[in-house]
Parts: sequence; C-alpha cells; structure tokens
Amino acid sequence: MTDHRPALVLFTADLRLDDQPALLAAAREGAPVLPVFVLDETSPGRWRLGGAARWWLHHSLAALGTALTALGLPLVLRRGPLPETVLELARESGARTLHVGRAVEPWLREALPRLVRTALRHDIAVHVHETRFLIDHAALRTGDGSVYSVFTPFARAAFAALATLPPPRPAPPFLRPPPLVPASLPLDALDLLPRTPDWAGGLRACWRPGEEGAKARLTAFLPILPHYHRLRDFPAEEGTSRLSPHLHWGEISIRRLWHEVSTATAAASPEAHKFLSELLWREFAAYLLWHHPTLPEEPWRGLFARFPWHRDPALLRAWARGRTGIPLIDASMRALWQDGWLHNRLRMITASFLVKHLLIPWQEGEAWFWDTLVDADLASNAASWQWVAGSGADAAPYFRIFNPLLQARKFDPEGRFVRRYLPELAKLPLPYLHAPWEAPPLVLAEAGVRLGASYPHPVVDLAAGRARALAAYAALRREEEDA
DNA sequence: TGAAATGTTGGGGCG
DNA sequence: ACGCCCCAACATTTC
Repeated sequence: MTDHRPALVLFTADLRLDDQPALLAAAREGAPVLPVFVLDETSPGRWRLGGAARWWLHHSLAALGTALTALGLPLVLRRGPLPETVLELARESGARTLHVGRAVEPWLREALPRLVRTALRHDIAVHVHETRFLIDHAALRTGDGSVYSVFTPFARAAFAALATLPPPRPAPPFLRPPPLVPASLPLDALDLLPRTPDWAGGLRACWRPGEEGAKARLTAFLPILPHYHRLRDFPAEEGTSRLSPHLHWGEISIRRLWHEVSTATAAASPEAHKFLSELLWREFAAYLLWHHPTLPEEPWRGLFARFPWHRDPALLRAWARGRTGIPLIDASMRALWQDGWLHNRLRMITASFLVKHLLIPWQEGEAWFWDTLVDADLASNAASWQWVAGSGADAAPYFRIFNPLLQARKFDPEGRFVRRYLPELAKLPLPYLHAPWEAPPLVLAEAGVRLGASYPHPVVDLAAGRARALAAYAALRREEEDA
C-alpha cells in the first residue's frame, strides 16, 4: 500500500533530467515519482525574479514539462510561499518522501529547514541533494579551518578536490507516475511572461531555454574550447560558452559540464584549465554567499559602507539605457537590454564605469543586472559587483579603473561589437567610432551623427571621472586611518 | 581580469 | 667619428 505513496521531487534551479541527484534518488526508491515546481513570489523579498529571468523560467518550465511528459510523468506547478505550498502538495499526493536540491539563496536556506521540520511531523522524510554546484561549500576550508577569501588558493583547493569528482549520471530510464496527481496550475497562470509590451523578442532570437537548448549550446562550444583562451576577451567573437543562463537554471549539470570539458581536451591543457577556473569563479561566488548571506546587500569589506557614493537617478538611467555618450558602454547596455546577456568583460567595464566614473553605489547596478540578465544569479551577481567595486573578497584594488575607451580599442579593435548595437554610430570611421567626441565636425556630419541630438555627449569626462574616483578612494583610506 | 606617470634604453638624425 | 638630442619602445612605479 505504501508502495503507492509517491516520492516528491521539488525542482528549483536544477531544471533538468540529466544528472539530477534529487530525481535519481526519488527513482531509486522504486515508488511513483511526482515532480513539482513552486513559484514563490514573496519569500525572496527584493530578490524576486527579474524580468528576463521570469521569461527564461517560463520557457524552461515548459521544456521540463515536455521532457517529463515523454517519460510519462506530470509536472505540477503551484505558486505560493514555498514551505507551505510544498507541504500542501505533499499531503494532497500522500507523498512519503521529498527530494530537493540544496538551498543556496538565503531565503531558501531559511525556508527549507522549516519545510523539513513540518514535513517530519507529517511523516514525510526530506532528503537534500547537491544539484547545482561542484563543491561542498560548508566543508571547504583553508588549512587553519577558516573560510577562503582569496580566489587563487580557493581554486587550487577546489581543483584538488575535483580530481576525484564522481562521473555524472544519466536520467533514470524509467519512472512510475503517481496514481493520483494533485491539480497543477497551467504554466501561463504563473504569469512569468512580459505582456504589455512584449519586450522579449530579443531574448527569443538569442536563446533556447531548457535542457535541449543547453545541450546544443555545449555541443556548439566544445569545438571553440581550444581557442577559448585566445578569443574569450573579444565580445564580437564567438569565444565564450554562453552557457551561463543554462547553468544558472541547472539545465545542464555543472558536473556534466566539468566532465565534458576535462575529457574533451587534455584535462590539464591550458585551454581547459582557463575555462574550468571560470566555472570555479561561479563556485567561489556561491561559496562566498554561503558564508556571507548579506553579500547581495552589504559590502563584504565593512569599510566600504562609508564610501562617498553619489546617488544620481538620472545618471543611473542614462547608464542603464545606454545613453552615456561613451560608445562601448552604451553598446554594452543596449546588448544587455536586447539579449538579456552580456559578455563578461563588458560586465566588468560597464560595472566599473558605473561604480567608479559615476560613483553610483554598486547595489544599483546589481539591481539593474538582476532585472535584465537571463542568467541573473544572486551569488555571482553580488560577488562580481563587489569585486568590481573593490569592496568584495579578493576584489580588484579600488584604483584599478577600466578606461572604456582603451578597453574598446583593445577588445573591439574593428568596432564590430559597437556598430552592431549602436546603429546610429555605425557609419563613423574606426578611429572615431569609440570616441565620437574626438571626431571633427565634418566626419560627424558625413556619418550622420549629431552629438547632443542623435547621440549624447559623454555624461562624464573620462579623465576627470577617474580622478574623482581616486579622490573618493583616498578619502575612504583617510577615514580608515583615522578610525 | 588597469591605466597613467615616470624611468630607462637605444636607434637614428644631425651638426 | 663623435656627442647631443629626440623619441619610440619598453620597464617600473604609483594610483
């Protein structure tokens, strides 16, 4: 009789069937398996899903539903506060166990133990699995038992630990559907898609959410991997994997990816090593969030709480919408808006510009990225913004300030990226494309550019902005010394 | 996973 | 031939 009580699998950001430890564990029970997803709009507070992430999630859930249907299983969708809603589902279905991925986000870490306690009272055993990361974040410590705060030794320890990573496991070949399926909301009822207006056209053109899309992206990337080291810094090239949203949503298992990359090339080859260490930055961010749950809100280095930021909504908006008058910044911000994604170097450059040249608090940029990135990830986003701001763990020293003009000439030397996303400047000849304010009036006229009308004047003088940022940093240091 | 300022060196033009 | 200067190229230091 208990044989009919299903094992409930609660999907979170692990929306796949391949190498899905929660699903595998449920299958091993031999009982029917009931996959569920709960959209919790309240618990995350200010970190409620952003617009681009909602679009992605809608399509990823659709893909997961299709894949489960092919196995003869339903996917039950609900919305509501997570612990209570899951418990309702468990009771409606008569579940005997619940399998779920380890919680990483602070609100999930707070919610899951409550769920475990109440489930136990109803005779439901909860099993937590590692579905999203490579490393045991609680256990990995330095020699003296403290938490790593520098990436390089963290990565060294991680590489050592991962030498014995168990191989990924394929989806279970057979799953029994539950005899009784609780009612599911239709996907549209989750209300994840943008409506008036539908701004998702750019996303549709770039991305294919879901496990199949993730696989296709990996297949496309593996031949590029040998050139990754050489091409990865050039945003106009197809030199990176673009797997970040698939990884964020768990549509590809990080263990599968690690395994594929280290077997596709010689494991210790410099190309593979470079890419794998980028995956370890993702681990490092999650590790930092695990040990510092306030990472998204508060500077990791407390000193920066007193940094003399300049709040300026108009400048923030100019940055966000790509109207700063600095072509590489504007092209990048429009790419982010259009595609829901940005090349990592451009994330660093635009972030540096906001935080340093404009002195706007990093949290404001973090919030914009959170809303616009399809790969918006609480840990990576927070850790990276703090890294740029200089307030984070192993951060760039504050005085490392990207000059967007030099970066443009170095990493978009032919101007292909800027021309693609700033059509109003496309006719400018290369020497002036990255710095239209330096162009003679005749050149501007021939390119159909009217500074201040068809394209803005720079909102800040790059040299003056740099000097002001350095002065702000010096002021902070003086405060530190006085304290 | 910076950039700018400052220092050093060496080739070549020129008296 | 020689010293002088200029300055690009590279290296080092500083922010």
